[in-house]
Amino acid sequence: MLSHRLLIRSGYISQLGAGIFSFTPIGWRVIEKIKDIIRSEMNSIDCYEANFPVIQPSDIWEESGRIDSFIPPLARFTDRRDKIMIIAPTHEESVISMVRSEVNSYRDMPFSLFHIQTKFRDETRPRGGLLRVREFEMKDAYSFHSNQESLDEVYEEFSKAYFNIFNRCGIDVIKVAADSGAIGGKVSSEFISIAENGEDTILKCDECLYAANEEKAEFKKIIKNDSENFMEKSEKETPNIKSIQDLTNFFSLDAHYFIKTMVYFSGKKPILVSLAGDLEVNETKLRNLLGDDVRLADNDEIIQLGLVPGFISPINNDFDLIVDDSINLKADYIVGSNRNNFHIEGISPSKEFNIKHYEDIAKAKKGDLSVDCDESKCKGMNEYKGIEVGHIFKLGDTYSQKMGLNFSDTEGKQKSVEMGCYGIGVGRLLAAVIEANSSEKELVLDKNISPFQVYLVNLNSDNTEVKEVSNSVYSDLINSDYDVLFDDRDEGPGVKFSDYELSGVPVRIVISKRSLENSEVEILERGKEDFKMVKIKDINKELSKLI
RNA sequence: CGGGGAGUGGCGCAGUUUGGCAGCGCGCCUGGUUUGGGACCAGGAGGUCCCGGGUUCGAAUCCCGGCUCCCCGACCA
Repeated sequence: MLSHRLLIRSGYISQLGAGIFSFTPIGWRVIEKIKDIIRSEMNSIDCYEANFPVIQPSDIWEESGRIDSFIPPLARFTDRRDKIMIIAPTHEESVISMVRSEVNSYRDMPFSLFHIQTKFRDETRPRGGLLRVREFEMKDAYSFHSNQESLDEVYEEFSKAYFNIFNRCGIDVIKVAADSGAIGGKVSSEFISIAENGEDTILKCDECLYAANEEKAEFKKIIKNDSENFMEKSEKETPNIKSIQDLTNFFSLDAHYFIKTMVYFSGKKPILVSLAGDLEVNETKLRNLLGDDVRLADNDEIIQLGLVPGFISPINNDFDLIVDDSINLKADYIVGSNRNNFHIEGISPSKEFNIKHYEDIAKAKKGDLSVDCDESKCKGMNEYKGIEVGHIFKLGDTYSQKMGLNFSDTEGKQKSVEMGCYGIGVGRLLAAVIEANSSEKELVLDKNISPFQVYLVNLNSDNTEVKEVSNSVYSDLINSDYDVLFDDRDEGPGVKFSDYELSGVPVRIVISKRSLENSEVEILERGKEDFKMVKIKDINKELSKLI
């Protein structure tokens, strides 16, 4: 991963363990600048900074019900009194615990709080340097409301502030509809920086601007017409024809005329999942329906359940059956027979299926029309890879109900507080910025977050004049309140220039014997091919144009 | 959790097959020469060979057990 290599080579970070990194002084300066930008944008929407503990008593996690259900499992230890302590992966519980004794009336709201705090999530596999780590700093904000409309309004304010934050850090992001995962809640949006090697896949219609994480994306399905009830129910021999691809060739019919049936386990319970033959299962949607402990059965398990891989049938068995809404219950389909080398045609789900859930559990893909698409204008969604740099949620009253965060409304009735929560991974944001703008040779940071404003280099550093002039230029710059990194090492130009390139600093000033022949220095703006010769007395004037 | 790989001066690695003085490159220290794109000469320092146990006259090397890290997958704000 480019950002990982650059962060190590530039000496910004150092690894201590799997997914656990230290920041060096230069790396930390960048982190602090990013946090300052976040703070200023939070302040501008009247979100106040607070602080919540990293180590928390387990009681509040029992109240919220997440003590055993959070994924990845909570990191915990026992203190000297044998009390279970949690190393917090997120802070809804602690915020609510503080706020619930203060909030009594609708008049107390809305308000919002944020903090920038270390969190620990014991991820199964950390990867990509700062992109997926176990210990990380996150800015998280929480908003509190007496009604849904207020939450909607503030959610939009945060959304705007988020665009400002990412733009000020030097990246473009797109906002996409997202699955809310372990945090929960009804509505959530992710902010994605498009990047080739990003972990998230998003689908976006470039015409109507619908955009969603693949996990969440909803799309228009090709649904078989009722009137195509042309099939008599009968078994057909389909020798060694197992895949939908083979079936479409064998029958000369489109894939959506077939029903594909998959076997999953929800915990230890087997579940059949049926969907139109042209679609794949979206396991996130399935998990939201059945709970977190869902996985695809393997071949041996399928056989042990008495099912025949390649010919699994949604009928004639007692398993729970989930049917995707791509299937028209009144139409006729070709399905597996659960007998080797046979399929059955003319099966009408409304008559034959014993359906437990009928919902959208299919995965959208490139080219599908989104639910918002206008068929006459839109050409189907494009697929992009990206890095999730922020995620905001409308939590509603899920947590406030569980933890008793109530208030009296205008009529004096007790109600649960409506909440929103809003996260940004600080280190991940830095990695995303680097991924977006840098190259193998050069670490590029926007001047708003660069560790210094100026990289001052002297060449021929044993030359008295060079030494004196560069020292005095350095003091002048410092006195003019510039952040300056002064590279006065006794090294050759090659070493100093390549270290500059890795430093992320946007402006380079070179002072050498040669440049001093005309009482000048070189000023190079990162990204420009050529430097500019500037009289010593004009350095400040020139810098003010660049910084 | 499944599959694969690795652990030897600060960093990167060789040595392990076939047991026999602990090596190389970079970096570091001293002195000197160099100085507009990662310089050179000379001298020098620095190691519980991941940990524990076993075999052996002798283990970085063989055997058993454990730990850690990396990559792919599964999973995941």
